[in-house]
Amino acid sequence: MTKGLPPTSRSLPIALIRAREGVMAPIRHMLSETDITEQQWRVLRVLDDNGALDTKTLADRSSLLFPSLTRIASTLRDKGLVTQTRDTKDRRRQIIEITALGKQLIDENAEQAAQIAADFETLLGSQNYETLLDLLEILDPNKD
Amino acid sequence: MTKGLPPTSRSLPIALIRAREGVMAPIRHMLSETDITEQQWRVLRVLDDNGALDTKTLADRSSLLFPSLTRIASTLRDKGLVTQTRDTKDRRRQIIEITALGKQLIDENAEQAAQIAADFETLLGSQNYETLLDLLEILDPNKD
DNA sequence: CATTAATCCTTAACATGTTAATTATTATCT
DNA sequence: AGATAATAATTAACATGTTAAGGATTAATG
Repeated sequence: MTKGLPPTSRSLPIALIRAREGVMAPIRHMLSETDITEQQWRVLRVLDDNGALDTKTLADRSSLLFPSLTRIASTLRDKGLVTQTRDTKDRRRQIIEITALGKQLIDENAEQAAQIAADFETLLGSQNYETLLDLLEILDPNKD
Repeated sequence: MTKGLPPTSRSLPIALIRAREGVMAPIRHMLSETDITEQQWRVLRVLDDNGALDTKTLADRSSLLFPSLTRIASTLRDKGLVTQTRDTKDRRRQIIEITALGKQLIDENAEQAAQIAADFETLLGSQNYETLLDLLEILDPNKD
């Protein structure tokens, strides 16, 4: 390795991508029964956890860039899963809130989603699972 | 949490996405000086490591889906960074090889890429760095 | 108060991710 | 050999990732 680069098999970016593939596969399988994508599911999850949020906070917690969130929010609105309202005090701002229909979609899949998460915890072992989340958090550029 | 779902902050998929953001930021910064994207860089890296590869193997080692690789390969060919040749025995198959120009691009950025990787190893500590790669590999669906 | 700067969001443009359908070529089966 | 199945790659269609530019609104400054 005269160039000093690690083999791609031990490259951190590639390892992260591959791990994400493995983790997302069963989630995508679950969502294939619904009419929403993985990112749309993520946005609904965040809204369900946190209640109504302004777009900036929502983008941050969903780990989505603004342009992506703009499109996703309008898609979810068209599907009746969220509402978009302007902040009356600052009309630049927008508040997004999950609807009853959106909550219903979460509820219908919550059990299976929790099972998938539990399966990965079992796969790694509880200790390793927590260790992994801790290490990943160190790499997170937006940790508070 | 009546639904049994973990808070998004401790969600494995989201943690993986955020970690990847953090890891890719300096790499994207490096590549902004060049004319290629992160995925194109990854393909060149794999080709530089392994020599000429058939498309299936290349897609697998680059962690790219076939349709993405088709587009990326033709882009790289247009830039003169790879060559595409048909397998003479099985004309369905295609062989892709990095060119001298492609190798040159790798060389010009190898030092900085190695430094970025080294910085992350320092950030985590060597022990944690190896642990993280090991845990991520467990989640990889395509490990041999 | 008018101008400028800053902020929030959207749009644009292009590359990639993802699934499904299609084409070209080779293998299989009768 | 001729019909059929299987394989390799491409194309299509739509959603998202990413960077840059634009529009609307508010804040800051003179």
